[in-house]
Amino acid sequence: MKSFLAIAKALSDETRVRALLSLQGGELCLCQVVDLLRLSPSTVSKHMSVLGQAGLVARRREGRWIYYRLSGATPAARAALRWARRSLEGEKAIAEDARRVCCIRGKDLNEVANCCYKE
Amino acid sequence: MKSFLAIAKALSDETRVRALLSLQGGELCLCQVVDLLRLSPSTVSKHMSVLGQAGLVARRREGRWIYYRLSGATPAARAALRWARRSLEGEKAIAEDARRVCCIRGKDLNEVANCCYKE
DNA sequence: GCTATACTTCGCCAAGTGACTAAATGAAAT
DNA sequence: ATTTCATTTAGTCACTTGGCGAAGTATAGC
Repeated sequence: MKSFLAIAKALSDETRVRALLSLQGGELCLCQVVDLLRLSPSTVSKHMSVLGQAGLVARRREGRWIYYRLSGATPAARAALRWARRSLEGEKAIAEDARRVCCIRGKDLNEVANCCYKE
Repeated sequence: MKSFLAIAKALSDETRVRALLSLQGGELCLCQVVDLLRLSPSTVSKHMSVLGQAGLVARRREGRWIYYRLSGATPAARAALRWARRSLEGEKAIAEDARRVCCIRGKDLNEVANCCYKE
């Protein structure tokens, strides 16, 4: 029950849902997610941690850079990911995010990070 | 997005998940759900309202009695119900609830209501 | 070792939420 | 119309949560 609730809670916040679905096109670095969501790095870090605890995303470190990707760590998490992606498929905000993620991916990572930490 | 979040939020509380899945064996009257959950009627009423708003349950009135049943009002709600039921299939608490619901169904409705409102 | 940088954790605040009691509402019985 | 009864709504309280800035941690470069 605890893991089910952790997944449901992870998916009950719009910011986190947007962060999660922004990974559909492939993994992103934290600073890229920060750029997308336009929130503080600490807030985004916390949200990604919640998604990770729920088994919805996985992360890897490359030096100072932390990358997150979609990941269904458990059957419940996999099913929840399917649910979310199908349910929000035509959602305008998600489509807009996807468009912006493409731009962000085209930017130099250092530039993105510089922007998000120095304001 | 709003309806997706409403469903996810509805499913992020253990009490509400138990209330929802208690309906798997067929509709229940509010007082029966109260008896199962051992919470105040007002609390249960509010929880059922949240589930209804999310499109996960439907209700009908029969005089003073209000009955709730599982209902997937939207594709997202139906998929979420499937997710919840599958994910929590072997869950001990849910199985225990199902056992108790059988007992509660065998009790006279007036007796159940009397019990839950007078004490 | 020191400095710079990306990220994480801590502490704070305001808003949100689950549980309760009391009051209000709707339906049934008299 | 009044009373009884099942449920709903309103208000309160303690706890939780999303967002922030500051401090802490981990990594890279010199």
